[in-house]
Amino acid sequence: MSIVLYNTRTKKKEPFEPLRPGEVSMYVCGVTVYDDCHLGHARSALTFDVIRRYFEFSGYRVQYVRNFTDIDDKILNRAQKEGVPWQEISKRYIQAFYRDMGALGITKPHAEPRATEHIADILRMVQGLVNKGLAYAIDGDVYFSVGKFPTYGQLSGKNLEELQAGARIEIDPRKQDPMDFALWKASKPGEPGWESPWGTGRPGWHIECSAMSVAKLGPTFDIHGGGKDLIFPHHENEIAQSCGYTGKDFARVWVHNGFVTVDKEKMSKSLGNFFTIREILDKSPVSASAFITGECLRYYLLSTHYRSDLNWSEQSLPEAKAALDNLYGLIQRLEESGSQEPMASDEELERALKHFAHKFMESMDDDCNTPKALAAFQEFRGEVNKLLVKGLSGYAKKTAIGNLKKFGEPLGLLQIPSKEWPFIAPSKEKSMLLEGKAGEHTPLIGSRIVSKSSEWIEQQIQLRKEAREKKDFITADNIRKELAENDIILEDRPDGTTRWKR
RNA sequence: GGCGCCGUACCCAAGUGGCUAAGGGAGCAGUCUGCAAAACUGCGAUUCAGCGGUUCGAACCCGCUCGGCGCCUCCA
Repeated sequence: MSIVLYNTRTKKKEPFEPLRPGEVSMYVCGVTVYDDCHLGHARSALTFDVIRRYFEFSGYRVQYVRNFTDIDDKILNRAQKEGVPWQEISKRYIQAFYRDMGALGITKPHAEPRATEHIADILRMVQGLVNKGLAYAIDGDVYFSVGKFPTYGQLSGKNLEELQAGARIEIDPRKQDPMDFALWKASKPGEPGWESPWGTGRPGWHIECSAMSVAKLGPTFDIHGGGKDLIFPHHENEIAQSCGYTGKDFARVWVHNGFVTVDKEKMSKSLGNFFTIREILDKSPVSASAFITGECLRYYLLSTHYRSDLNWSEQSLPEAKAALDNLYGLIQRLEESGSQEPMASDEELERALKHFAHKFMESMDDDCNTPKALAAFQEFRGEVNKLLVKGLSGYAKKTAIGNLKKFGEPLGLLQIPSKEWPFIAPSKEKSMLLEGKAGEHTPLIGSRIVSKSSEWIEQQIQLRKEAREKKDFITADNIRKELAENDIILEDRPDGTTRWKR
Protein backbone atom coordinates (compact mmCIF):
# COMPACT_ATOMS: atom_id res chain seq x y z
CA MET A 1 0.00 0.00 0.00
CA SER A 2 1.26 3.41 -0.77
CA ILE A 3 0.36 6.90 0.20
CA VAL A 4 -1.75 8.79 -2.31
CA LEU A 5 -1.79 12.57 -2.49
CA TYR A 6 -3.80 14.97 -4.58
CA ASN A 7 -1.45 16.91 -6.81
CA THR A 8 -2.70 20.36 -7.78
CA ARG A 9 -0.41 20.34 -10.79
CA THR A 10 -2.03 17.28 -12.39
CA LYS A 11 -5.43 17.74 -10.72
CA LYS A 12 -5.36 14.09 -9.74
CA LYS A 13 -4.69 11.86 -6.79
CA GLU A 14 -1.35 10.14 -7.40
CA PRO A 15 0.53 7.42 -5.56
CA PHE A 16 3.38 9.19 -3.87
CA GLU A 17 6.76 8.23 -5.24
CA PRO A 18 9.66 9.94 -3.55
CA LEU A 19 12.65 11.25 -5.43
CA ARG A 20 14.90 9.18 -3.20
CA PRO A 21 13.51 5.92 -1.81
CA GLY A 22 12.38 6.19 1.78
CA GLU A 23 12.84 9.93 1.95
CA VAL A 24 10.45 12.82 1.65
CA SER A 25 11.52 16.40 1.12
CA MET A 26 8.83 18.96 1.68
CA TYR A 27 8.67 22.73 1.64
CA VAL A 28 5.67 24.60 2.97
CA CYS A 29 5.03 28.31 2.70
CA GLY A 30 4.90 29.64 6.20
CA VAL A 31 3.67 33.05 7.21
CA THR A 32 4.62 36.65 6.67
CA VAL A 33 5.23 37.75 10.21
CA TYR A 34 3.36 41.01 10.59
CA ASP A 35 0.46 40.01 12.85
CA ASP A 36 -0.99 37.20 14.98
CA CYS A 37 -1.96 34.03 13.17
CA HIS A 38 -5.60 33.26 12.61
CA LEU A 39 -7.41 29.94 12.23
CA GLY A 40 -6.58 29.76 8.55
CA HIS A 41 -2.87 29.81 9.32
CA ALA A 42 -3.47 27.16 11.96
CA ARG A 43 -5.20 24.96 9.45
CA SER A 44 -2.38 25.16 6.97
CA ALA A 45 0.27 24.49 9.58
CA LEU A 46 -1.74 21.59 10.95
CA THR A 47 -2.42 20.05 7.55
CA PHE A 48 1.25 19.78 6.76
CA ASP A 49 2.17 18.83 10.31
CA VAL A 50 -0.12 15.81 9.96
CA ILE A 51 1.17 14.94 6.49
CA ARG A 52 4.70 15.11 7.80
CA ARG A 53 3.83 13.05 10.88
CA TYR A 54 2.07 10.44 8.80
CA PHE A 55 5.02 10.06 6.45
CA GLU A 56 7.24 9.53 9.47
CA PHE A 57 4.70 7.11 10.94
CA SER A 58 4.85 5.21 7.65
CA GLY A 59 8.60 4.87 7.90
CA TYR A 60 9.83 7.68 5.69
CA ARG A 61 12.68 9.93 6.64
CA VAL A 62 11.26 13.41 6.22
CA GLN A 63 13.06 16.64 5.59
CA TYR A 64 10.48 19.33 6.31
CA VAL A 65 11.20 23.00 5.66
CA ARG A 66 8.83 25.85 6.46
CA ASN A 67 9.88 29.45 6.02
CA PHE A 68 9.23 32.78 7.63
CA THR A 69 8.88 35.72 5.30
CA ASP A 70 10.39 38.35 7.53
CA ILE A 71 10.84 41.22 5.10
CA ASP A 72 7.83 42.50 3.22
CA ASP A 73 5.68 45.60 2.64
CA LYS A 74 3.26 44.62 5.36
CA ILE A 75 5.99 44.33 7.94
CA LEU A 76 7.37 47.70 6.93
CA ASN A 77 3.93 49.28 7.05
CA ARG A 78 3.24 47.93 10.48
CA ALA A 79 6.64 49.08 11.75
CA GLN A 80 6.03 52.54 10.44
CA LYS A 81 2.59 52.66 11.98
CA GLU A 82 3.97 51.67 15.36
CA GLY A 83 7.13 53.70 15.00
CA VAL A 84 9.40 50.76 15.74
CA PRO A 85 12.21 49.14 13.76
CA TRP A 86 10.85 46.58 11.29
CA GLN A 87 12.97 43.85 12.84
CA GLU A 88 11.01 44.26 16.02
CA ILE A 89 7.78 43.45 14.19
CA SER A 90 9.08 40.28 12.59
CA LYS A 91 10.69 39.17 15.83
CA ARG A 92 7.52 39.73 17.81
CA TYR A 93 5.31 37.79 15.44
CA ILE A 94 7.74 34.93 15.02
CA GLN A 95 7.50 34.52 18.78
CA ALA A 96 3.71 34.75 18.60
CA PHE A 97 3.75 32.12 15.87
CA TYR A 98 5.71 29.72 18.05
CA ARG A 99 3.42 30.34 20.99
CA ASP A 100 0.28 29.59 18.96
CA MET A 101 1.67 26.61 17.09
CA GLY A 102 2.99 25.22 20.34
CA ALA A 103 -0.51 25.37 21.80
CA LEU A 104 -1.76 23.39 18.83
CA GLY A 105 0.95 20.79 19.20
CA ILE A 106 2.43 21.51 15.78
CA THR A 107 5.85 19.89 15.57
CA LYS A 108 8.76 22.02 14.51
CA PRO A 109 10.05 21.62 10.98
CA HIS A 110 13.65 20.54 10.45
CA ALA A 111 14.53 23.93 9.08
CA GLU A 112 12.81 27.29 9.37
CA PRO A 113 14.70 29.62 7.11
CA ARG A 114 13.98 33.33 7.08
CA ALA A 115 14.08 35.46 3.98
CA THR A 116 16.59 37.87 5.50
CA GLU A 117 19.01 35.00 6.08
CA HIS A 118 18.99 34.15 2.40
CA ILE A 119 19.58 37.48 0.71
CA ALA A 120 22.74 36.14 -0.93
CA ASP A 121 20.84 33.17 -2.38
CA ILE A 122 18.12 35.49 -3.57
CA LEU A 123 20.57 37.82 -5.29
CA ARG A 124 22.32 34.89 -6.94
CA MET A 125 19.01 33.67 -8.30
CA VAL A 126 17.94 37.08 -9.53
CA GLN A 127 21.29 37.60 -11.22
CA GLY A 128 21.06 34.16 -12.78
CA LEU A 129 17.64 34.94 -14.20
CA VAL A 130 18.90 38.24 -15.61
CA ASN A 131 21.88 36.46 -17.16
CA LYS A 132 19.58 33.96 -18.82
CA GLY A 133 17.46 36.72 -20.22
CA LEU A 134 14.43 35.69 -18.16
CA ALA A 135 14.49 38.87 -16.10
CA TYR A 136 15.26 42.51 -16.72
CA ALA A 137 16.17 45.50 -14.55
CA ILE A 138 14.51 48.90 -14.61
CA ASP A 139 15.47 51.74 -12.24
CA GLY A 140 16.75 49.38 -9.56
CA ASP A 141 13.79 46.99 -9.81
CA VAL A 142 14.17 43.59 -11.42
CA TYR A 143 11.21 41.88 -13.08
CA PHE A 144 10.63 38.35 -14.20
CA SER A 145 9.56 38.18 -17.81
CA VAL A 146 6.65 35.76 -17.89
CA GLY A 147 6.55 35.75 -21.67
CA LYS A 148 9.96 34.08 -21.71
CA PHE A 149 8.69 31.17 -19.65
CA PRO A 150 6.51 29.11 -21.99
CA THR A 151 4.79 26.95 -19.41
CA TYR A 152 3.74 29.89 -17.23
CA GLY A 153 0.28 29.16 -15.83
CA GLN A 154 0.58 25.38 -15.83
CA LEU A 155 -0.03 25.03 -12.09
CA SER A 156 -3.04 27.29 -11.82
CA GLY A 157 -4.51 26.40 -15.19
CA LYS A 158 -4.36 29.95 -16.44
CA ASN A 159 -2.98 31.38 -19.62
CA LEU A 160 -1.50 34.77 -20.21
CA GLU A 161 -4.23 36.16 -22.45
CA GLU A 162 -6.95 35.37 -19.93
CA LEU A 163 -4.94 36.77 -17.10
CA GLN A 164 -4.39 40.02 -18.90
CA ALA A 165 -8.03 40.31 -19.82
CA GLY A 166 -9.02 40.06 -16.19
CA ALA A 167 -6.18 42.04 -14.71
CA ARG A 168 -7.42 44.22 -11.90
CA ILE A 169 -4.14 45.74 -10.90
CA GLU A 170 -3.04 49.03 -12.29
CA ILE A 171 -0.33 48.39 -14.77
CA ASP A 172 3.15 49.66 -14.27
CA PRO A 173 3.95 51.08 -17.71
CA ARG A 174 7.65 50.34 -17.33
CA LYS A 175 7.00 46.61 -17.33
CA GLN A 176 7.41 44.79 -20.62
CA ASP A 177 4.33 42.75 -19.92
CA PRO A 178 1.64 43.55 -17.37
CA MET A 179 2.00 40.10 -15.84
CA ASP A 180 5.71 40.45 -15.16
CA PHE A 181 6.36 40.40 -11.43
CA ALA A 182 9.08 41.86 -9.23
CA LEU A 183 12.03 39.75 -8.17
CA TRP A 184 13.82 42.65 -6.56
CA LYS A 185 12.52 46.03 -5.51
CA ALA A 186 14.57 49.20 -5.16
CA SER A 187 14.39 50.56 -1.62
CA LYS A 188 12.61 53.82 -1.19
CA PRO A 189 14.25 56.38 1.07
CA GLY A 190 14.07 55.27 4.67
CA GLU A 191 13.33 51.65 3.78
CA PRO A 192 15.67 48.82 4.63
CA GLY A 193 17.77 47.47 1.84
CA TRP A 194 20.63 45.29 0.81
CA GLU A 195 23.34 46.13 -1.70
CA SER A 196 22.80 44.58 -5.09
CA PRO A 197 24.06 45.00 -8.66
CA TRP A 198 20.94 47.12 -9.24
CA GLY A 199 21.41 49.35 -6.22
CA THR A 200 20.03 49.10 -2.71
CA GLY A 201 16.91 47.01 -2.63
CA ARG A 202 14.96 44.16 -1.10
CA PRO A 203 13.42 40.93 -2.33
CA GLY A 204 10.08 40.80 -4.12
CA TRP A 205 7.39 38.66 -2.59
CA HIS A 206 7.83 35.32 -4.39
CA ILE A 207 11.56 34.99 -4.79
CA GLU A 208 12.37 34.17 -1.16
CA CYS A 209 10.53 30.87 -1.29
CA SER A 210 12.33 29.83 -4.46
CA ALA A 211 15.69 30.74 -3.00
CA MET A 212 15.08 29.09 0.36
CA SER A 213 13.55 25.89 -0.96
CA VAL A 214 16.33 25.38 -3.47
CA ALA A 215 18.94 26.26 -0.85
CA LYS A 216 17.53 23.82 1.70
CA LEU A 217 16.24 20.98 -0.46
CA GLY A 218 17.99 21.31 -3.81
CA PRO A 219 16.51 22.24 -7.19
CA THR A 220 14.04 19.35 -7.22
CA PHE A 221 12.16 18.07 -4.21
CA ASP A 222 9.06 16.04 -3.42
CA ILE A 223 6.29 18.17 -1.98
CA HIS A 224 5.51 21.84 -1.93
CA GLY A 225 2.56 22.97 0.12
CA GLY A 226 0.50 25.91 1.28
CA GLY A 227 -2.99 27.32 1.35
CA LYS A 228 -4.88 27.17 -1.92
CA ASP A 229 -4.84 30.94 -2.17
CA LEU A 230 -1.14 30.66 -2.90
CA ILE A 231 -1.61 28.68 -6.10
CA PHE A 232 -1.73 31.87 -8.07
CA PRO A 233 0.33 33.89 -8.30
CA HIS A 234 2.73 32.85 -5.54
CA HIS A 235 3.36 29.24 -6.46
CA GLU A 236 3.04 29.86 -10.17
CA ASN A 237 5.76 32.45 -9.86
CA GLU A 238 7.91 30.21 -7.72
CA ILE A 239 7.85 27.60 -10.46
CA ALA A 240 8.80 30.15 -13.11
CA GLN A 241 11.69 31.54 -11.08
CA SER A 242 13.02 28.24 -9.82
CA CYS A 243 12.77 26.27 -13.03
CA GLY A 244 14.01 29.25 -14.96
CA TYR A 245 17.03 29.52 -12.75
CA THR A 246 17.96 25.88 -12.18
CA GLY A 247 16.79 24.52 -15.52
CA LYS A 248 15.45 21.54 -13.61
CA ASP A 249 12.12 20.38 -12.29
CA PHE A 250 11.00 22.10 -9.11
CA ALA A 251 8.46 20.53 -6.72
CA ARG A 252 6.98 17.26 -7.95
CA VAL A 253 3.78 17.26 -5.95
CA TRP A 254 1.84 20.40 -5.06
CA VAL A 255 -0.43 20.09 -2.06
CA HIS A 256 -2.89 22.83 -1.12
CA ASN A 257 -5.22 23.06 1.84
CA GLY A 258 -8.69 24.61 1.73
CA PHE A 259 -9.79 27.76 3.51
CA VAL A 260 -11.34 28.36 6.84
CA THR A 261 -14.48 30.35 6.18
CA VAL A 262 -16.85 32.41 8.29
CA ASP A 263 -20.45 32.39 7.05
CA LYS A 264 -19.05 30.63 3.98
CA GLU A 265 -16.71 33.50 3.24
CA LYS A 266 -12.97 33.11 3.32
CA MET A 267 -11.42 34.12 6.61
CA SER A 268 -8.94 36.83 5.84
CA LYS A 269 -7.25 39.87 7.19
CA SER A 270 -8.63 42.10 4.48
CA LEU A 271 -12.24 41.09 5.14
CA GLY A 272 -11.66 41.41 8.86
CA ASN A 273 -13.67 38.26 9.55
CA PHE A 274 -10.90 36.37 11.28
CA PHE A 275 -10.35 34.78 14.65
CA THR A 276 -6.79 34.53 15.89
CA ILE A 277 -5.60 31.31 17.44
CA ARG A 278 -4.81 33.18 20.59
CA GLU A 279 -8.32 34.57 20.82
CA ILE A 280 -9.86 31.17 20.41
CA LEU A 281 -7.64 29.47 22.95
CA ASP A 282 -7.69 32.29 25.51
CA LYS A 283 -11.05 33.91 25.34
CA SER A 284 -12.93 30.76 24.49
CA PRO A 285 -15.55 32.34 22.23
CA VAL A 286 -17.44 29.09 22.26
CA SER A 287 -18.99 29.45 25.68
CA ALA A 288 -17.83 30.75 29.00
CA SER A 289 -17.75 27.28 30.48
CA ALA A 290 -15.95 25.46 27.72
CA PHE A 291 -12.42 24.52 28.60
CA ILE A 292 -10.75 24.82 25.28
CA THR A 293 -7.51 23.16 24.57
CA GLY A 294 -5.38 23.06 21.50
CA GLU A 295 -6.23 19.42 21.19
CA CYS A 296 -9.93 20.20 20.74
CA LEU A 297 -9.04 22.66 18.04
CA ARG A 298 -6.87 20.02 16.43
CA TYR A 299 -9.62 17.45 16.50
CA TYR A 300 -12.04 19.96 15.08
CA LEU A 301 -9.75 20.99 12.24
CA LEU A 302 -8.99 17.36 11.41
CA SER A 303 -12.65 16.41 11.28
CA THR A 304 -12.90 17.99 7.83
CA HIS A 305 -10.74 16.84 4.93
CA TYR A 306 -7.82 19.19 4.41
CA ARG A 307 -8.75 20.13 0.84
CA SER A 308 -12.33 21.12 1.66
CA ASP A 309 -13.23 24.52 2.97
CA LEU A 310 -14.16 24.47 6.61
CA ASN A 311 -16.79 26.83 7.90
CA TRP A 312 -16.05 28.00 11.42
CA SER A 313 -18.85 27.82 13.92
CA GLU A 314 -18.87 28.29 17.64
CA GLN A 315 -20.47 24.96 18.41
CA SER A 316 -17.67 23.04 16.71
CA LEU A 317 -15.24 23.18 19.58
CA PRO A 318 -17.57 21.77 22.23
CA GLU A 319 -18.46 19.01 19.77
CA ALA A 320 -14.83 18.19 19.22
CA LYS A 321 -14.30 18.17 22.95
CA ALA A 322 -17.18 15.77 23.46
CA ALA A 323 -15.65 13.42 20.91
CA LEU A 324 -12.28 13.62 22.66
CA ASP A 325 -13.90 13.17 26.09
CA ASN A 326 -15.21 9.84 24.86
CA LEU A 327 -11.80 8.73 23.65
CA TYR A 328 -9.98 9.83 26.79
CA GLY A 329 -12.78 8.33 28.86
CA LEU A 330 -12.16 5.00 27.20
CA ILE A 331 -8.45 5.25 27.92
CA GLN A 332 -9.23 6.04 31.54
CA ARG A 333 -11.40 2.95 31.86
CA LEU A 334 -8.80 0.82 30.11
CA GLU A 335 -6.23 1.98 32.65
CA GLU A 336 -8.24 0.43 35.47
CA SER A 337 -6.95 -2.98 36.51
CA GLY A 338 -8.03 -5.99 34.48
CA SER A 339 -7.84 -9.73 34.87
CA GLN A 340 -4.42 -11.29 35.17
CA GLU A 341 -5.61 -14.22 33.12
CA PRO A 342 -6.40 -14.05 29.41
CA MET A 343 -10.11 -13.68 28.78
CA ALA A 344 -12.38 -14.84 26.00
CA SER A 345 -12.93 -11.29 24.80
CA ASP A 346 -9.22 -10.75 24.30
CA GLU A 347 -9.42 -12.45 20.95
CA GLU A 348 -12.25 -10.22 19.84
CA LEU A 349 -10.16 -7.25 20.80
CA GLU A 350 -7.43 -8.53 18.50
CA ARG A 351 -9.86 -8.54 15.63
CA ALA A 352 -11.19 -5.08 16.44
CA LEU A 353 -7.65 -3.83 16.65
CA LYS A 354 -6.75 -5.22 13.25
CA HIS A 355 -9.77 -3.61 11.72
CA PHE A 356 -8.99 -0.29 13.39
CA ALA A 357 -5.36 -0.29 12.25
CA HIS A 358 -6.35 -1.20 8.73
CA LYS A 359 -9.05 1.42 8.42
CA PHE A 360 -6.85 4.08 9.95
CA MET A 361 -3.98 3.52 7.55
CA GLU A 362 -6.21 3.02 4.57
CA SER A 363 -7.84 6.36 5.30
CA MET A 364 -4.62 8.23 5.86
CA ASP A 365 -3.02 6.66 2.80
CA ASP A 366 -5.89 8.02 0.75
CA ASP A 367 -4.89 11.67 0.52
CA CYS A 368 -4.71 12.10 4.26
CA ASN A 369 -8.39 11.46 4.94
CA THR A 370 -8.38 12.49 8.59
CA PRO A 371 -12.19 12.55 9.04
CA LYS A 372 -12.28 8.91 8.04
CA ALA A 373 -9.31 8.17 10.27
CA LEU A 374 -11.16 9.76 13.19
CA ALA A 375 -14.19 7.63 12.36
CA ALA A 376 -11.92 4.58 12.70
CA PHE A 377 -11.05 5.76 16.21
CA GLN A 378 -14.69 6.18 17.13
CA GLU A 379 -15.67 2.79 15.75
CA PHE A 380 -12.85 1.20 17.70
CA ARG A 381 -14.03 2.99 20.82
CA GLY A 382 -17.47 1.42 20.41
CA GLU A 383 -15.99 -2.04 19.95
CA VAL A 384 -13.73 -1.78 22.96
CA ASN A 385 -16.53 -0.46 25.16
CA LYS A 386 -18.58 -3.49 24.32
CA LEU A 387 -15.68 -5.80 25.13
CA LEU A 388 -15.06 -3.93 28.35
CA VAL A 389 -18.54 -4.87 29.46
CA LYS A 390 -17.69 -8.53 28.82
CA GLY A 391 -14.29 -8.15 30.47
CA LEU A 392 -10.77 -7.84 29.14
CA SER A 393 -7.47 -8.97 30.57
CA GLY A 394 -5.01 -6.41 31.86
CA TYR A 395 -2.73 -7.28 28.98
CA ALA A 396 -5.47 -6.74 26.40
CA LYS A 397 -6.31 -3.39 27.96
CA LYS A 398 -2.71 -2.29 27.79
CA THR A 399 -2.57 -3.31 24.14
CA ALA A 400 -5.66 -1.27 23.39
CA ILE A 401 -4.25 1.82 25.10
CA GLY A 402 -0.93 1.39 23.33
CA ASN A 403 -2.64 1.32 19.97
CA LEU A 404 -4.86 4.30 20.66
CA LYS A 405 -1.78 6.31 21.47
CA LYS A 406 0.21 4.87 18.60
CA PHE A 407 -2.34 5.79 15.96
CA GLY A 408 -3.11 9.05 17.71
CA GLU A 409 0.47 10.14 17.28
CA PRO A 410 0.36 11.05 13.58
CA LEU A 411 -2.74 13.09 14.28
CA GLY A 412 -1.22 14.64 17.37
CA LEU A 413 -4.13 13.42 19.48
CA LEU A 414 -4.49 11.35 22.67
CA GLN A 415 -0.90 11.93 23.67
CA ILE A 416 -1.41 13.38 27.14
CA PRO A 417 -2.06 11.20 30.20
CA SER A 418 -5.79 10.67 30.67
CA LYS A 419 -5.48 12.10 34.19
CA GLU A 420 -4.59 15.46 32.67
CA TRP A 421 -7.50 15.54 30.29
CA PRO A 422 -10.14 18.04 31.48
CA PHE A 423 -13.37 16.07 31.33
CA ILE A 424 -15.13 18.79 33.22
CA ALA A 425 -14.78 22.26 31.82
CA PRO A 426 -14.34 24.65 34.71
CA SER A 427 -16.02 27.96 34.10
CA LYS A 428 -13.90 30.82 32.90
CA GLU A 429 -14.54 32.66 36.16
CA LYS A 430 -13.46 29.74 38.28
CA SER A 431 -10.29 29.19 36.25
CA MET A 432 -9.30 32.78 36.80
CA LEU A 433 -10.07 32.53 40.46
CA LEU A 434 -7.85 29.51 40.78
CA GLU A 435 -5.06 31.18 38.88
CA GLY A 436 -5.32 34.10 41.23
CA LYS A 437 -4.51 31.73 44.06
CA ALA A 438 -1.59 30.18 42.26
CA GLY A 439 0.81 31.54 44.85
CA GLU A 440 -0.75 29.47 47.58
CA HIS A 441 -0.75 25.71 47.67
CA THR A 442 -2.78 24.86 44.57
CA PRO A 443 -2.83 21.40 43.03
CA LEU A 444 -1.64 21.20 39.46
CA ILE A 445 -2.62 18.56 36.92
CA GLY A 446 -0.49 18.87 33.83
CA SER A 447 -0.53 22.58 33.18
CA ARG A 448 -3.99 22.94 34.66
CA ILE A 449 -4.71 24.35 38.05
CA VAL A 450 -7.37 22.34 39.85
CA SER A 451 -9.22 23.17 43.01
CA LYS A 452 -8.82 19.97 45.02
CA SER A 453 -6.12 17.38 45.53
CA SER A 454 -6.62 13.74 44.60
CA GLU A 455 -6.15 12.78 48.25
CA TRP A 456 -8.99 15.00 49.34
CA ILE A 457 -11.24 13.62 46.63
CA GLU A 458 -10.46 10.02 47.58
CA GLN A 459 -11.23 10.88 51.17
CA GLN A 460 -14.61 12.32 50.23
CA ILE A 461 -15.39 9.25 48.18
CA GLN A 462 -14.61 7.05 51.16
CA LEU A 463 -16.91 9.13 53.38
CA ARG A 464 -19.64 8.85 50.78
CA LYS A 465 -19.16 5.12 50.57
CA GLU A 466 -19.61 4.78 54.31
CA ALA A 467 -22.72 6.93 54.19
CA ARG A 468 -24.16 4.86 51.36
CA GLU A 469 -23.54 1.66 53.27
CA LYS A 470 -25.56 3.14 56.11
CA LYS A 471 -28.24 4.13 53.55
CA ASP A 472 -27.60 7.73 54.54
CA PHE A 473 -28.25 8.97 51.04
CA ILE A 474 -28.64 12.58 52.10
CA THR A 475 -25.04 12.74 53.28
CA ALA A 476 -23.93 10.76 50.23
CA ASP A 477 -25.69 13.13 47.86
CA ASN A 478 -24.29 16.14 49.65
CA ILE A 479 -20.81 14.82 49.12
CA ARG A 480 -21.55 14.27 45.44
CA LYS A 481 -22.86 17.79 45.25
CA GLU A 482 -19.84 19.31 46.90
CA LEU A 483 -17.54 17.45 44.55
CA ALA A 484 -19.62 18.59 41.60
CA GLU A 485 -19.19 22.17 42.72
CA ASN A 486 -15.47 21.58 42.46
CA ASP A 487 -15.85 20.22 38.92
CA ILE A 488 -15.47 16.61 39.92
CA ILE A 489 -17.94 13.98 38.79
CA LEU A 490 -18.40 10.52 40.25
CA GLU A 491 -19.30 7.33 38.46
CA ASP A 492 -20.26 4.38 40.65
CA ARG A 493 -19.16 1.04 39.32
CA PRO A 494 -21.23 -2.14 39.73
CA ASP A 495 -18.65 -3.56 42.16
CA GLY A 496 -19.25 -0.76 44.65
CA THR A 497 -16.13 1.22 43.89
CA THR A 498 -16.31 4.74 42.49
CA ARG A 499 -14.51 6.32 39.57
CA TRP A 500 -13.99 10.07 39.48
CA LYS A 501 -13.20 12.53 36.73
CA ARG A 502 -12.41 16.17 36.52
C1' G B 1 -15.18 38.15 -18.65
C1' G B 2 -11.64 33.64 -17.78
C1' C B 3 -10.54 29.41 -14.65
C1' G B 4 -12.27 26.42 -10.56
C1' C B 5 -14.86 24.47 -6.13
C1' C B 6 -19.12 23.26 -3.19
C1' G B 7 -24.62 21.90 -2.05
C1' U B 8 -25.33 14.43 1.85
C1' A B 9 -30.08 13.64 8.33
C1' C B 10 -31.55 18.83 13.43
C1' C B 11 -25.95 20.42 13.31
C1' C B 12 -20.81 18.92 11.78
C1' A B 13 -18.99 15.45 8.15
C1' A B 14 -17.01 10.77 5.13
C1' G B 15 -18.37 8.34 0.80
C1' U B 16 -17.29 10.02 -6.10
C1' G B 17 -20.39 3.76 -10.43
C1' G B 18 -22.88 -1.98 -7.42
C1' C B 19 -22.19 -5.08 -0.22
C1' U B 20 -27.65 -2.20 5.05
C1' A B 21 -25.35 6.00 2.48
C1' A B 22 -19.23 5.92 7.64
C1' G B 23 -18.31 8.62 12.04
C1' G B 24 -19.13 12.65 15.69
C1' G B 25 -22.52 16.10 18.25
C1' A B 26 -27.49 16.93 19.78
C1' G B 27 -32.32 14.26 20.63
C1' C B 28 -35.86 10.35 22.03
C1' A B 29 -36.86 5.45 24.25
C1' G B 30 -35.01 1.19 27.05
C1' U B 31 -31.26 -1.89 30.21
C1' C B 32 -28.41 -0.91 34.58
C1' U B 33 -28.79 2.16 39.12
C1' G B 34 -30.84 4.37 46.18
C1' C B 35 -29.83 8.80 43.03
C1' A B 36 -26.64 10.21 39.20
C1' A B 37 -23.11 9.36 35.59
C1' A B 38 -20.79 6.07 32.39
C1' A B 39 -21.50 2.00 29.30
C1' C B 40 -24.77 -0.93 26.46
C1' U B 41 -29.42 -1.66 23.26
C1' G B 42 -32.97 0.48 20.01
C1' C B 43 -35.02 4.79 17.03
C1' G B 44 -33.40 8.70 13.33
C1' A B 45 -31.62 10.34 5.31
C1' U B 46 -36.36 4.47 0.76
C1' U B 47 -32.47 9.08 0.07
C1' C B 48 -27.77 12.48 -1.36
C1' A B 49 -30.20 21.01 -4.14
C1' G B 50 -33.73 20.36 -8.65
C1' C B 51 -34.65 18.41 -13.54
C1' G B 52 -33.16 15.48 -17.61
C1' G B 53 -29.56 11.90 -19.83
C1' U B 54 -25.76 7.70 -20.03
C1' U B 55 -25.75 2.71 -17.72
C1' C B 56 -28.17 -3.77 -16.14
C1' G B 57 -27.11 -0.28 -11.99
C1' A B 58 -25.49 6.80 -10.03
C1' A B 59 -25.18 10.65 -4.22
C1' C B 60 -21.05 9.39 -7.39
C1' C B 61 -20.40 10.06 -14.91
C1' C B 62 -22.67 13.90 -18.65
C1' G B 63 -25.99 18.27 -19.59
C1' C B 64 -29.02 22.12 -17.88
C1' U B 65 -31.27 24.96 -13.77
C1' C B 66 -31.20 26.96 -8.79
C1' G B 67 -28.22 28.37 -4.54
C1' G B 68 -23.33 29.42 -2.18
C1' C B 69 -18.10 30.30 -2.57
C1' G B 70 -12.93 30.86 -4.40
C1' C B 71 -8.72 32.51 -7.63
C1' C B 72 -7.52 36.07 -11.54
C1' U B 73 -4.82 42.25 -6.25
C1' C B 74 -2.10 41.13 -0.60
C1' C B 75 -3.73 36.53 1.53
C1' A B 76 -2.68 29.91 4.81
